[in-house]
Amino acid sequence: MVITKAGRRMFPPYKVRMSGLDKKCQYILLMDIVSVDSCRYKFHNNHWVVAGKADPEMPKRMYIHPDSPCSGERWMQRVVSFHKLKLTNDIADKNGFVILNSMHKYQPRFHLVQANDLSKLPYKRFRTFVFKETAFMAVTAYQNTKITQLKIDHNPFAKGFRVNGAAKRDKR
Amino acid sequence: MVITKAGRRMFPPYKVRMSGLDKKCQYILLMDIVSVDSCRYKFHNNHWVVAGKADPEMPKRMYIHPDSPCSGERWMQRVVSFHKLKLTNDIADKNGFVILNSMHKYQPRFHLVQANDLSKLPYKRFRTFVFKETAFMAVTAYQNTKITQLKIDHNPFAKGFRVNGAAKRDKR
DNA sequence: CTTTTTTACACCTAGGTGCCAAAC
DNA sequence: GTGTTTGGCACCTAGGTGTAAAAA
Repeated sequence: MVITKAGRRMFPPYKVRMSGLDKKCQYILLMDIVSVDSCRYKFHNNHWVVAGKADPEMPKRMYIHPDSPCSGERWMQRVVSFHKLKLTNDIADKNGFVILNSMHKYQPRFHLVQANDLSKLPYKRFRTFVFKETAFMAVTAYQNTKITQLKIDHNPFAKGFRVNGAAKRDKR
Repeated sequence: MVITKAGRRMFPPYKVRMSGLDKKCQYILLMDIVSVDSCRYKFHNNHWVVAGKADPEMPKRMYIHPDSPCSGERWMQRVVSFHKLKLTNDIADKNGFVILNSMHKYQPRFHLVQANDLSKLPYKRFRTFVFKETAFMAVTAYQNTKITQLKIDHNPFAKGFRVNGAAKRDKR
């Protein structure tokens, strides 16, 4: 994923579908992004290879899904998307974006908490879900051209860079 | 204000600045819009004149400010705007917009409630504020050309209709 | 030197305006 | 006829893309 000072979204967005919630209870959904290992990487010969020890980490910020809190019934009615979460490499960020180190490997984590309001969060039990396939490398500029092309082909905001059939495919 | 099936915002937006809240308490801000009288109007000879009894009313919908709930400290830090509230004349509206009758006179009301979450709203005391100067006529098309010009001159989304100095004035 | 980051930019999506002709 | 409402539209604001050159 690209990280910038101004903040960038993740693409494709992280989405969850939930079942088994108590319809009448209120839930808060959260996401944080943690390091996968303590390595710094570089992209060499078309592969990511370890390039030393990890840079110092910022304290991790929790992203609260903006629809929180909401009833179990409503959460289960639809696919919930975390597309508004933004990533930055600005360690002095004042926007509440998630701060990451470039050239490091990260794992998003999804948290489900039963709570009526945010003030009660600290006392509640977190149910945490990790999907390994959502791990990614943070970069300030794309290293792998295949990744670039995937984004261009599928992110509607990058449609201006399409040259072939991909535009037509997404249009329908 | 213009009302459409698809929903229109109010312009200029309704804004409030608050003081005297308990910094540590949570508050929910709401707005509803009630009839000023039981008359239907028409615009005749450049004036609004009564043109019969009011049309039947829909049950009034409460608009909850999207930042709710939020601490008194945060509410007082900034001017709070209700610009996202939308008006419609569609009595079958499914978007939760405020439903009004065209050619009727309305009064927005601002409500302040101390509550940690929405589920507790029904049991709480509402502090209601009415500013008479915010009353307005609902229309599907502007009747008074002076109102049209005021909107064009000051609403940034209508900049395309400006022909004179108003554009320059707003630009700075 | 090399590698990584920053910045301005053209090009999009998404959605808020009043206008105007047509419909009711 | 008249008065009011609807729907498509051009023109905006606001903001999400990768690019390419410059900066670090």
